[in-house]
Amino acid sequence: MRYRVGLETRTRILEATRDLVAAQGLEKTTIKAICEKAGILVGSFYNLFDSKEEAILTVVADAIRAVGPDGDGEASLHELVDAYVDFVENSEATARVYLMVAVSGGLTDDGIRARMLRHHEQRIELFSRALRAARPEMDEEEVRRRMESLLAALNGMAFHRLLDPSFEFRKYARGLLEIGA
Amino acid sequence: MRYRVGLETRTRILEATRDLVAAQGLEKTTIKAICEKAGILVGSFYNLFDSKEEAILTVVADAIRAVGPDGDGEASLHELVDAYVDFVENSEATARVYLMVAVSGGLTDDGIRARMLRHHEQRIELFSRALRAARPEMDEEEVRRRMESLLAALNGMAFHRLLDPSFEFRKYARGLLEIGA
DNA sequence: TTCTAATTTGATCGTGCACTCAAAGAAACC
DNA sequence: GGTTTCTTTGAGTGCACGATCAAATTAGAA
Repeated sequence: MRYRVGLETRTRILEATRDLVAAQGLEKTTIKAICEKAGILVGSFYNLFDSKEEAILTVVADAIRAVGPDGDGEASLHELVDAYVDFVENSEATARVYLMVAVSGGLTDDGIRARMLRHHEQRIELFSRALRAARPEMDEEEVRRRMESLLAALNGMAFHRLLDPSFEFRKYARGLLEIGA
Repeated sequence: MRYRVGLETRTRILEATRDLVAAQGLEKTTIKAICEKAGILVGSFYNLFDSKEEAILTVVADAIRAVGPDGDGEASLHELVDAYVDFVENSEATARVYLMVAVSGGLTDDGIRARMLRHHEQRIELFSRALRAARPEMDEEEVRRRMESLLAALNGMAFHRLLDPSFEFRKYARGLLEIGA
């Protein structure tokens, strides 16, 4: 990286990278394509990023952050579920990136796998807090079991929604709450 | 492809391809690595496959087939769930390949996406038949809704199991049956 | 053993990729 | 206008990959 500014260009590069990764996957996304989409030439890319990997990792880190948990610990289960649905519906490109990294990265790279498991654990914790608040009498083991199931189901549904835009993710997600909690 | 035999070599190539894809992903799997693992040289590979793509597609098709549905329509819900858990536990490499293709392929390639949706639909149908048999009084909409939820949750759990070998997939999968059906 | 067809070998090729860098061009300040 | 600092340009490099093929080797039938 030769210079440290050019912030607007940097943003365009990251947006282009995110959209291309969402559409084509991590490996098929080339520097040339990123630059074309961002309206710059190769050299400019390397003024702002040391490597293709750095740009992609930035996008990926943003995606993981976007999934949460951002909860202050006060949100209800219903709100948490709705927030996840909102995220998938409104930030589709980012959600796609997250899912691809979670699966392809998680299954093939030990570092990413560890990170994904940690992230997952935090979400379980956040959801469990919400359920405990609503049902203080419930057994602790039972709380965790239900939230692990709920999150697995939500993730499975999110994936299905990204494959099939006609899938009514919100309806099914809310249905999960009625049955399981 | 110049010749049609060499069956044992072909099998070794496909096994090597499957294991490498399961460990490294679709794109990072190179012809060189496949050949090394299979104990052959590049030329032999091209005597039996027209391209790298053909070998990978063969492995992928096998993986999709291995997930099912193979049901004769008579299996109970419990048996179907157990069979899926068995598949993930006992054919881990194949399960990994399936999951990677479903996600990375499904999200980036229209052909694969259509195929995945068709495959998913067949599984929903198979599971729904089992639930209808056990609970004939249940509303048809309700049956489908529950089986879509169940399969989403199973897929999410299968993924988690592949990330984290200590995750007790079978226990959680059976727990789903108690709650949802 | 001889002959033929099946199979393997490995050097070689072309392509597309990530990445470099010297030079040109803008912007900001005096 | 002059000077410096920031930013873009795009031809160029090297490398790894998928793929090719003529020649060597092996297997089996006659």
